[in-house]
Amino acid sequence: MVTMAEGRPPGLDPDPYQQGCPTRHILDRIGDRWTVLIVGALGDGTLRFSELRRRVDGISQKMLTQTLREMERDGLVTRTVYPEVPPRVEYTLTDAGSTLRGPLKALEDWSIQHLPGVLAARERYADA
Amino acid sequence: MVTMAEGRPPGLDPDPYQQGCPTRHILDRIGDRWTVLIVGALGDGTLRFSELRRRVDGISQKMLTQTLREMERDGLVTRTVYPEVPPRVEYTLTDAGSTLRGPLKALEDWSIQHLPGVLAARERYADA
DNA sequence: CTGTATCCCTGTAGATACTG
DNA sequence: CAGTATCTACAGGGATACAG
Repeated sequence: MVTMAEGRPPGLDPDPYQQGCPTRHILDRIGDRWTVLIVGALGDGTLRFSELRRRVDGISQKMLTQTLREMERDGLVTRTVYPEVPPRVEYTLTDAGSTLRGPLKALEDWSIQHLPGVLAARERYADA
Repeated sequence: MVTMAEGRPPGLDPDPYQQGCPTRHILDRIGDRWTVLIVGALGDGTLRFSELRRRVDGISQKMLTQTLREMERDGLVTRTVYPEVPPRVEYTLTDAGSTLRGPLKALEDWSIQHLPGVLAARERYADA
């Protein structure tokens, strides 16, 4: 037997608790700050690049493009280019991408609802 | 009227879509790769440092310590030190931390269930 | 056992300038 | 309008060594 490959041997059940499991990368991507906001901004609708940029306040052009490309690559959004001048590009969540809306909205809601509690916890921690 | 402060003016409703809103930082933290796995590993139980380290395969001592500290600071976990020799330190989710279990488990499950679909999407993207 | 402290390298993200 | 291309700065995170 030759040298064992790094990480998880292939063919086993995916398990993000195991190093090298590809689900870890996916977890990284869907938990990403910009991905969470883009999924929430798109919702069940369609937005063009510039609209997304306005809704996700503070995102740079680079990060918006980059995140959308990765989401497209992973099958989370569809990208539709209208060959007009000036160009118009629209983004929509795929069916797979839509299944993320609930879970990610839950995170968003959590951060809003627990903001006071977290801030209070930090004060206590700082005092102690 | 003087120069406007950066980001969100205080006193408004928290909105992670607005730059500078503190909920963005919280969203970053709870979506963090290690936080997701630590919350899942703790579940409704208690684990000591070394046990956590084994369950979250591949996490470095530094990142485990650092992530646990931030979670403690934000009121997500309690840290209990038993003054024995050798020392024993146990971690448990707080009530607030427990409310994250559902949402984060949903992300974990999503990554497992959609792994084949994501990989397939990447192949299609590479071919095109 | 459970940390802390340090070095250092890589990736990430912002700013800026330019193009179809 | 919707990108691409570069440059740069900073933080994340691994490895290692040491301590209570």
